[in-house]
Amino acid sequence: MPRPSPLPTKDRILDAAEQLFADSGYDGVSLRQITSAAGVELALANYHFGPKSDLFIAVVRRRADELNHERMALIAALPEPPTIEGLIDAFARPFMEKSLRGGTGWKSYARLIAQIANSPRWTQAVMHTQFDPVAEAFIKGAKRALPDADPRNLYWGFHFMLGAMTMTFAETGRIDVLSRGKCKSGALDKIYQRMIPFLAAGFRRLAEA
Amino acid sequence: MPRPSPLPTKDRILDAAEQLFADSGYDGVSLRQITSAAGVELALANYHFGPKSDLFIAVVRRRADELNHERMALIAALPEPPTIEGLIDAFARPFMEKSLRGGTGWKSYARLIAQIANSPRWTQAVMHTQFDPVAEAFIKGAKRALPDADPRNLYWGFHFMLGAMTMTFAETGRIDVLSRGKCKSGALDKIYQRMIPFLAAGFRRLAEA
DNA sequence: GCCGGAATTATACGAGCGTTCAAATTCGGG
DNA sequence: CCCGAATTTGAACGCTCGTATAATTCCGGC
Repeated sequence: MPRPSPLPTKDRILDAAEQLFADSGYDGVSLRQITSAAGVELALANYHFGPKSDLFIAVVRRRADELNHERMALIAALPEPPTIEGLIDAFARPFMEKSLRGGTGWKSYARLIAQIANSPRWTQAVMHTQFDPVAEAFIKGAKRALPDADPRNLYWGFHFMLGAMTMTFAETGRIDVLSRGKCKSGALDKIYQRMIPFLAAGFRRLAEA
Repeated sequence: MPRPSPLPTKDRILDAAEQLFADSGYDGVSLRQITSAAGVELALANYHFGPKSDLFIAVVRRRADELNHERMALIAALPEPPTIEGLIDAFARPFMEKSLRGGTGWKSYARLIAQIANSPRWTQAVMHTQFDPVAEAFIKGAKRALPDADPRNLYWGFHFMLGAMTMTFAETGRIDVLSRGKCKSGALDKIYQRMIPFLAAGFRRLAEA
C-alpha cells in the first residue's frame, strides 16, 4: 500500500474536521465522515483527541493561537495614541491576509468562526476562552484612540465590528447573488478597503454621542 | 387525561422546533426532542410538515412573512428621498420591537436567523428565497438616500449592517461577559440607539469614497 | 535484534436517528 | 346519527451515531 500522507495523522484529522465542521456544523458531521476524509481509521480520532467535542475545540484552538499572536503583535506596535482606523486594521488584517493567502484551511476556519460566534452554544466554551484576551486589548486601544467616548459604546462598537467581520470573512456568497455578480465575496482585499472606513466611521460616531 | 394544549398541533410543533433549532442547530435536534417538547407524538411532525428539512423551512417562513411585511410597509412610508438613518431604522425596527416585546418565540427566531445567515448551508435555500426581496428594497432606498455612492458600496454596507444586526439580535451574551456586566445584550432598545448611528455613519463614509 | 510503549487496525455495542404505515380515534356535515 | 375524511397513535424498519476494546503493527533506544 502506498503512503499518501505527507502529514502526521493528527494534522490530517484536524484538517478534515476543520473543513467538514465549517461546511455542516458540529452536529452535521460524524467522526466517520471526518476520519474517512482524512484517510485514517475511525478509532484514531478518539485515540488522538478524545471525545468529539474535544476534537472540535482542538480545531478552533490550532489557528486561534496563531491568530491571537499576530493580532497582539500588531496592536502592540501601534503608535500612541493609536487611530481607530489603525486599531481596527490591526485586529482585522491578520485574518484577511490569512484568508486570502493562507490556503483553504483558513477559509474553512473563517466559516467555522462565523458559526461559533453567532451560536450561544459555543460562546462560552470557545469564544470566551480563545478570543477574550485579544478583545480586551482592542478595547484598551480603543479607549486611547477615542478617549472621550463612553467605554460602553466602545464595547458595542466592538460587537458591531465583530458581526460585520465574521459575516464578511465567512464568504457566504449572499451579496454576490443579491448584487447579481457586481460584488464578489471572495475579493476580500477590495471588501477590506471598504470595511475599515465603514467601521471606523461608526466608532467615531459613537464617540461623539 | 387533561388537555394542556390551547394551541393547534401544528403551532405547538413549530414553537418547540423554533426554540430547539435556535439552541442547538438543525442537526443538533431530533424530531423526537421536538415532538416531545411539543407534547405530541413523533409521527405528527412528519404528518403535518413532511421531512425534517421542510419543518425547518416552515419554522423560518412563519415569522419571515410577518417580518417582511412590516419592513416593506415601513420602507414604503419613508419620505422621498429617505435619510440613510430612516432607512436603516425601517429595516431594523420591526425585528427589534418584536424581539423586545414579541415573547420568547421571537428571541429564539433571532438566534436561529443568526445561525442561518452565517452558514453557507442555508444561505441559498432560506436566506435568498425568504429575505432577498426586502434586501432589494433596502438597496433601492439606499440609492436614493445616498445618490452619489457607488452602488457596490451600498451592497457592502448592507452586508456589514446585516452582520452587526444578526449578531446583536442573537444576544449571545459575549459582550456582557467581556464588559464585566457594563453592557447587557438584552437591553436591545439601548443597543439600538447606538447601532443605527454606527451603521448610518458607516454608510455615509462609504458614500464619500 | 529484541523489547516496550506508541500508534493503528478491526470489530462490536447500545442508543438514537428519520421515516413509514396500518390501525385507532376524532370530528364536522348531511 | 352516522359516514368519510382528517388526525392521532403506536410500533417498526434500516441505518448511522459516538465510544470502547482487544488484537496487531510500528518504531526508537538499549
